[in-house]
Amino acid sequence: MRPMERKRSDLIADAIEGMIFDGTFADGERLDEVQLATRFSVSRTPVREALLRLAQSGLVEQLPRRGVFVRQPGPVELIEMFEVMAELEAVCARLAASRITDAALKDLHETNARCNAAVEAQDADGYYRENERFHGILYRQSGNGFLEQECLRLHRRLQPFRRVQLRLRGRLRQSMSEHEAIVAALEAGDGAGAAEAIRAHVAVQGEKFHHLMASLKPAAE
Amino acid sequence: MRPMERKRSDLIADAIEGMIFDGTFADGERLDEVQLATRFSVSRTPVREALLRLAQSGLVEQLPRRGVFVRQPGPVELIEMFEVMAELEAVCARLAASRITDAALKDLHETNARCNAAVEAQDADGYYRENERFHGILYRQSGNGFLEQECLRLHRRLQPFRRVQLRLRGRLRQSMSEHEAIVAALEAGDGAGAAEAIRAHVAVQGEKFHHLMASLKPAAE
DNA sequence: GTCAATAATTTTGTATACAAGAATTGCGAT
DNA sequence: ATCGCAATTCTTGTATACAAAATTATTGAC
Repeated sequence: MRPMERKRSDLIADAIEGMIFDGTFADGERLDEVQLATRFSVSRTPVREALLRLAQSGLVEQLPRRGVFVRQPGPVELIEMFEVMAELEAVCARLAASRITDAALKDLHETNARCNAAVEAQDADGYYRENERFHGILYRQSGNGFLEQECLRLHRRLQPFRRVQLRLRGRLRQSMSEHEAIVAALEAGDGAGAAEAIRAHVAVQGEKFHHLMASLKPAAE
Repeated sequence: MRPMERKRSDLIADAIEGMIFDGTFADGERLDEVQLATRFSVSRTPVREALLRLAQSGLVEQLPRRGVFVRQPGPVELIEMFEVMAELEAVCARLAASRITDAALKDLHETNARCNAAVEAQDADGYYRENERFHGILYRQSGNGFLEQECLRLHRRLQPFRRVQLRLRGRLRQSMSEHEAIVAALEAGDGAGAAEAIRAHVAVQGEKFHHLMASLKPAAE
């Protein structure tokens, strides 16, 4: 479908993105073009294009004639993004309730089963993979390709913050039962119910809120 | 808030964007870098950055080593985008119902009045301006800055196709009454009602669908 | 005459060079 | 010694130069 990883600047963009996620570059830090260029053994040109892409996706901020700075979302923006994610997924669920195929329902069930097995086996990577798949199926089954893309975009953006959420004691098991509630509502064709179930599943509330805030403390030096 | 129009490449991006919207560049047409560079009396560099920005926002497609091509949304994608817009605005309305300020409600009323006046005066530009304002207030009153930005993004993207919608006989008057229904629901704190009202307002359905399709015919050579 | 292979040309992607604006440092004055 | 101003240095933004790849054109064979 998409023209696969194109040019060097795309690889660099992904690399820098990863470095921002894993904390190599702290919030507010200036990303020096020449420094990055030498680090990647390229000229400034592809680095600039990479930074431009990251600026577009909101990961860095470009001040005119000043440089680009890592822009980690603050607590407020993060809450806002999770709220939008919850609402977008709720829309997916509501639409999917009337559009979903039997094959997709079966797929959801199977994915949930594998996800459950991963939880029991303490297989964190497995859990992430199957969880991603679960949400991906939901986006797809909204029957709206544009919505699907938008959801994937925001999902990707929130990924580094989602990891934190799952550190919570017993959160995985609760998350699984929420998944099952969602599938049940979808199976019953209950759009409103599915929407509400996934909203509750994604929303940052209660204990999740405090943990999210705690995970941001180090950034607030 | 944001550092205002920064570099030449941004101006060029906006210019090309406008040219795509107003039909200077047809769907599928290749955008030649050197041609654009000479047209804007700059080098290829800022043109390339501009095209990169447009590619990120989905207005053009970049094939690797092949060039960038104008990518107008087809009928299906357009319907999908309008559906997402309707859902996003519905979310705004639902959230705004419990978060909106009295001042904003007053503002909505006044904006609607000016909008109505523009309709009576056959003032198309005035109508557009006040309509934009109406929706902008709604986005803002969702109380979610991130959601607001996302709505503005999609709204901008759909703008050229919205013009068509309003050509419909009596559509302006109907649109106004829909605005009033939305405000009434917000005033009553009826989130679900406001959401439903704006969904119906934005959604492409009935006659609107046919007109939208008709407006795309010329593109399908 | 048509098709294929190869050469020429065009065009994208990257590197380098240059110009203009911002930050910093050094100097002078109070 | 501190504050203000100016000159230098550094960085970004733009232009140009070069390299690799893709398209097109040309030539040759069947």
